[in-house]
Amino acid sequence: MTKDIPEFSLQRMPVYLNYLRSLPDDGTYGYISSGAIAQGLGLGEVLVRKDLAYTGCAGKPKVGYPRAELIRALEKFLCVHDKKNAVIVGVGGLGRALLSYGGFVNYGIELACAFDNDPAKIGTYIAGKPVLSVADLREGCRRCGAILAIVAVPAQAAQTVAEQLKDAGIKAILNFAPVQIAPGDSVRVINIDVAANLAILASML
Amino acid sequence: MTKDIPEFSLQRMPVYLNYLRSLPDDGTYGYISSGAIAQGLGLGEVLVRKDLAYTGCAGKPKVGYPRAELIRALEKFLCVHDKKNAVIVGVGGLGRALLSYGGFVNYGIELACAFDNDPAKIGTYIAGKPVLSVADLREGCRRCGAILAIVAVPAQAAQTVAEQLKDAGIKAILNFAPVQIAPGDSVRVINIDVAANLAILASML
DNA sequence: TAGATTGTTAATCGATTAACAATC
DNA sequence: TAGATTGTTAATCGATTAACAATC
Repeated sequence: MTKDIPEFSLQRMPVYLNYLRSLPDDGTYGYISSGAIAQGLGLGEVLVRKDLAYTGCAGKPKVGYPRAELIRALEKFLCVHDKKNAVIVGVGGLGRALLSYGGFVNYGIELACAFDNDPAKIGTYIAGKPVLSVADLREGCRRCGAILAIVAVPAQAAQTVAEQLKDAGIKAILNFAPVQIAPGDSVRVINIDVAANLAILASML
Repeated sequence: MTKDIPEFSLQRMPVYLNYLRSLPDDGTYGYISSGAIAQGLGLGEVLVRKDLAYTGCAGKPKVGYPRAELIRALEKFLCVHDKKNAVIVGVGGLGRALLSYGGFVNYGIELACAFDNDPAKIGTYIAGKPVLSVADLREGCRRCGAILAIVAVPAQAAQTVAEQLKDAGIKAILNFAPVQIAPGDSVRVINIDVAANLAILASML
């Protein structure tokens, strides 16, 4: 599956998919050229063609890429039609917001349940998703067959949670805690530190 | 100020700062070596030394870098002591969560106020911050002297909001809407698409 | 001194861009 | 056909790593 594509190309795949899906469906964009995509996204057009080549969808000289087919190819590439379950640990403000966010379904991902260690939250439902005790993390992940997890706990709890998620069979973690977590080589991690990103922007000015 | 540092080195600066601040303050880490930092963060040690060189803080052969001094140098580099105001547009779940999040202060950033176009929200306070009408965006940004903004509105509203922020004098935007926004060259943008990041993780498996 | 660690210069690696042939 | 666009190969660019001299 999805192999030996450069890291950075992979990261752009959802961007292409999003962009193509957002175009008006009135026939204007039956075909779209790499140049048009590049302009819409602020990328180089050769880069776009190279990236799209990884999807296996061939463009036609003179007209460009068949949009519907390209969308399907990107969806296939990103395995959007394989339903994947994710769990979220930490039901603070951010955890709550993500539970209510509808965007995951665009990639075939469903947030199946949440975990917290606040007795006042355990047993409740948020956006229709049950909040379970962190003590039941292993069992909860197993039951819904989750392979993805979002960590939205305070920094000091993140490392422990990451290890528990690993034990629970989670294969990839999106970490919002502002610490590097190291659950080991068998688990992929992407860190998103919102405050740090704002600080980076500030110091670029 | 902050000049000609490689993009990727800049992105790691907050990571170093975070890490150094998180170490126990019991004297164990009066000095810390690049090797130790590299290990703690999963980076190469030469890379760490190169990055830290941009802060101007010199390490001592045989002992490493003076931690307190290094923290100060990183803080200076990131202008943490220059107070910077930010605004947030869109008070949905994510906007709310970010308003309540205390992490920005670590980088000298304060979320001064929020904007929304829901009359039920306008005039209320969240985490002590006033929610204003998007119609007052220009005036609100001016009054608090904000140069940073967070966009947490639905995708279809993001481009318009970005342009309004530009008109209001905002210089950098952290965009959570899953669209590329293009307010023009005078405004820096970092995009964070949470669902896309989870999709990327999923397809790496 | 000997050893550990820094800081720098050169080499490597990967990603982007440029040039251009192929194609409809 | 002529022209626009794709797809590929070579060149460039930037970031990381390796090698090693300098230093305390």
